[in-house]
Amino acid sequence: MARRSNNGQAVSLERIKQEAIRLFGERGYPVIGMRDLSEAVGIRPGSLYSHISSKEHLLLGIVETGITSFIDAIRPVVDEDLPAEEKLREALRAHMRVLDGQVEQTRVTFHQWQYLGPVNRPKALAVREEWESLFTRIVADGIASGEFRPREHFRLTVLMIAGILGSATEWYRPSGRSSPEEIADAIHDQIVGGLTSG
Amino acid sequence: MARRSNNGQAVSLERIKQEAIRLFGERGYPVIGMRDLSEAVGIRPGSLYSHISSKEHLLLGIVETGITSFIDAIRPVVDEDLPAEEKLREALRAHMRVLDGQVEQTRVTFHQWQYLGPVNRPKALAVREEWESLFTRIVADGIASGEFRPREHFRLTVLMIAGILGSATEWYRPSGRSSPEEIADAIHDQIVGGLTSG
DNA sequence: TGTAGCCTAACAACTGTTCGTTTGCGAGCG
DNA sequence: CGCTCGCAAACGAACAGTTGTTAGGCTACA
Repeated sequence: MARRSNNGQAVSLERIKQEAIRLFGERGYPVIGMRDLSEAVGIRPGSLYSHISSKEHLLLGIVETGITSFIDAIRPVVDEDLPAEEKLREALRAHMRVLDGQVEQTRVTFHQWQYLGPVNRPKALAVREEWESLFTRIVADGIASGEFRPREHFRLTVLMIAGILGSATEWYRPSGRSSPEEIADAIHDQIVGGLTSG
Repeated sequence: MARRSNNGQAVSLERIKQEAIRLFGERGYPVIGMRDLSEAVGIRPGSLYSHISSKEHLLLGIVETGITSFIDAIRPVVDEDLPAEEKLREALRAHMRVLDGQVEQTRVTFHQWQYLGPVNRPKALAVREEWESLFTRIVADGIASGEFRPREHFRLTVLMIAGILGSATEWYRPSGRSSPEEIADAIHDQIVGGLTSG
């Protein structure tokens, strides 16, 4: 079925995605050439196009599945019947657990979608907004039920949460001394301390 | 002294920096070519090199002066003799005021330094760490004096503040309905609510 | 007249992608 | 069991365009 590349390792689309994630994450999408990618995979530049349709579409795939994995992990928590504070804690834990499993992909997901062209950028933005809306719902529901202190523009709170999680992509290290849950709880502590009415 | 370009406007290094900030901020440093920049300025590509030494050095200049303007605005506040809470509020206000005056430059400053080569990146990182250290001092002093509740790893708090301010670069609009001070106070409210011991 | 600042032209290297060809594995048949 | 055939996946080579940068000459102002 599949011909062998130099090192004897089989080359699949998944393998290409892995290397692309690593390279895009480390140095940035625009500065990585198809020759860099092909070299990392172990085939010639043109051979990549047996697996992908274009460089940009490769990025789109990485970004879309990247955010989707966060949404899939967080949405069940939002739909659960829990006090808002617990809901936020569990959502943050879910986020940090996914991040723990794919830091590099998340780096691409959160920071490189801007290099998508005018056709694909809206697609990525739509999924990103879906992710953000999960936190909007948690905060809005918490305020509506009186569990969270009302705020003038609570959208700002959501932006701050998203900002913290986005930046966590840059400083979180999976092998660090703190577990995903510890970090999540520390963030929760910080955010909720400023939210709770009691 | 200076020959006139097409539109009769004099071309200066400052003018080039302005256009570079706009373009780098809107589309990203690596995807902006010197021909894009020269077109925006109104001269031929090669003529840019009468004013700059290289594309990368141009970026370095933008990044360095960009962060420095934040440091210059915040440091006096840190050195003042104020309660930690007030100090943090004023530091955040100072930050947001500078951001208000240079959103695009800050976007380049906070997000594009990664495209500097191995020679110049450390320089930019050093200045960035100096900026972050200002907030570290505020938080650390506040904890030491008992004004802020002690935390297991307070470095995380600083990272969250930096993360919020970094993300503000993306959503803050100078012409928006909220003033820099209002936004700063909202951030302060959120952060301190989780910090204060009383 | 000197010189700062612009011009045109070109450089070598690199960009993403396409082309026709070759390779080698797995399935099907005798 | 061995042989042939189809086809996915690789190859080498080339494409047209773009990259940052340099060189040498012209021009207008001090």
